[in-house]
Amino acid sequence: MAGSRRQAGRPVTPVLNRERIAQAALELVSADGTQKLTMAALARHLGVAASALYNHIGGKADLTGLLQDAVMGRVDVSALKAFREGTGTLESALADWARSYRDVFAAHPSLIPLIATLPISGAPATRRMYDVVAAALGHGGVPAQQVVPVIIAFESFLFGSAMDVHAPASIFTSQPGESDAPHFQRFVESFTATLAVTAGGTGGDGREPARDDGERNPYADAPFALGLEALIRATLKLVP
Amino acid sequence: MAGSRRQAGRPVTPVLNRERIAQAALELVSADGTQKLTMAALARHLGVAASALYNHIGGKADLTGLLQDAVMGRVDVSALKAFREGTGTLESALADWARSYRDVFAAHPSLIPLIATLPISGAPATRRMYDVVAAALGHGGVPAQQVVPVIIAFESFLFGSAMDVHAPASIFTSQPGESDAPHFQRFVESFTATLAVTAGGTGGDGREPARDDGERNPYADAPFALGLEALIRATLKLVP
DNA sequence: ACCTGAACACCGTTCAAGT
DNA sequence: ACCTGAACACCGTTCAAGT
Repeated sequence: MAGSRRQAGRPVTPVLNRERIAQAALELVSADGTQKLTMAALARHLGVAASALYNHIGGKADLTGLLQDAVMGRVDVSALKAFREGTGTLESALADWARSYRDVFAAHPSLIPLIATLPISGAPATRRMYDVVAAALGHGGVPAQQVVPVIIAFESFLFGSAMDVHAPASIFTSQPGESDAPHFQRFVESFTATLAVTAGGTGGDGREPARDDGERNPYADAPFALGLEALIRATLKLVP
Repeated sequence: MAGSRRQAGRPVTPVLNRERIAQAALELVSADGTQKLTMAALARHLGVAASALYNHIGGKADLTGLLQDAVMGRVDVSALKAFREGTGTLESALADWARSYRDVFAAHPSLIPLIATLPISGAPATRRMYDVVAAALGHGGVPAQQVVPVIIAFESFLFGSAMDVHAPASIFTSQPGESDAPHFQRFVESFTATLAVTAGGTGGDGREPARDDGERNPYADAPFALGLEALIRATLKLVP
């Protein structure tokens, strides 16, 4: 019948594997955030006892590694590959890759603090991504000793920027009277005013309520564009 | 006697306050890392029952906010203040501030993932710091609407860079034969070779063992300098 | 080999009782 | 007001027992 429970003992055909576990973990974390990603909840989502997970993964640290790789694998490196094969410019290829990188993490914001605690490129899909980036930079004429520093500088910025996409907008919502940062407050108003005009957003009066966790932070796009252009320009300057 | 336990009931003079709690939490996290920062361990460090903490702080989220502020308050903004009062250049003031920011977080690496989950400037000391930065940028001639984007771009980069300082060096230690990222591996060798020459470090053979958590990552400095210069240059370009 | 279910040592938080 | 100590609903992980 429908509610039947699986009997104890080895099932005739395996119920779990690392891929199914990673997929379920990603669904869970996307829906409910990092805090709800517990071994018990994950097991329930898979219709299984929590202890069964340990037949396939080493523990929770192993699980986060799986997640890191699953997400990094979605970053679009096709423009960088194309550039290495002679199509397009390094400038636009870097821009495409960087935007994809940030978008991927922006789509899974709750994963960021989780991944932040991990080695930056411990997992295979992550290493593969960096290999493509490195090859493109080398092909573009960036001196060999500078390739890795460039990548790490981008990484730092992209990671921080991805965090920003879902940072609460409360920074922009303090009341003028109670502000302990008057200069900052004034510039925030100048900034949100431009957004209201150019994007037609809700940032006009600077008093919108705190956003849902699933919402995007409109204030993150301009800083991202600014920093990205700065890094790309500096990278191109390294080419002799 | 020495091992005497405090009797139940209100003590004649209070044992705890928010400052003492924050200080103890910082000590704990610096010594043992974020994972060991539990309410029980913190209480033990303070010689108190765990439940006593709740008379002074709202919960663990409140505690992390306290920590964020304690750390942010150590960032040196004196160069920015001086610039606003007519001494020095915006360029060098930004560089000094950025280096201090990164150094402060590099000194408390285990705090980074913890703070990464918090609103970027929820706490008063953090807001005060941003106010000084904003005032200096405005004084330096950065257009009003661009001040906040510049700050956020710096923030993203600095935060990511601080993470990098204590990232495990395992990224640089894979064996040539088993590498699944040959291009990247080659550029890593070019990079570490320059470090071995210029810094006389231990990066010569690219096979040093994983570092202690307390050690600094020598590979983080060049990327930081590169990204910082890129951002400063882009900021100065905004000045009409 | 791969699952269940009980058990273990934790965790953050609440609350009555004490002074 | 500010502490203790017991209690609660969790957590990740281990392991014998089942097939």
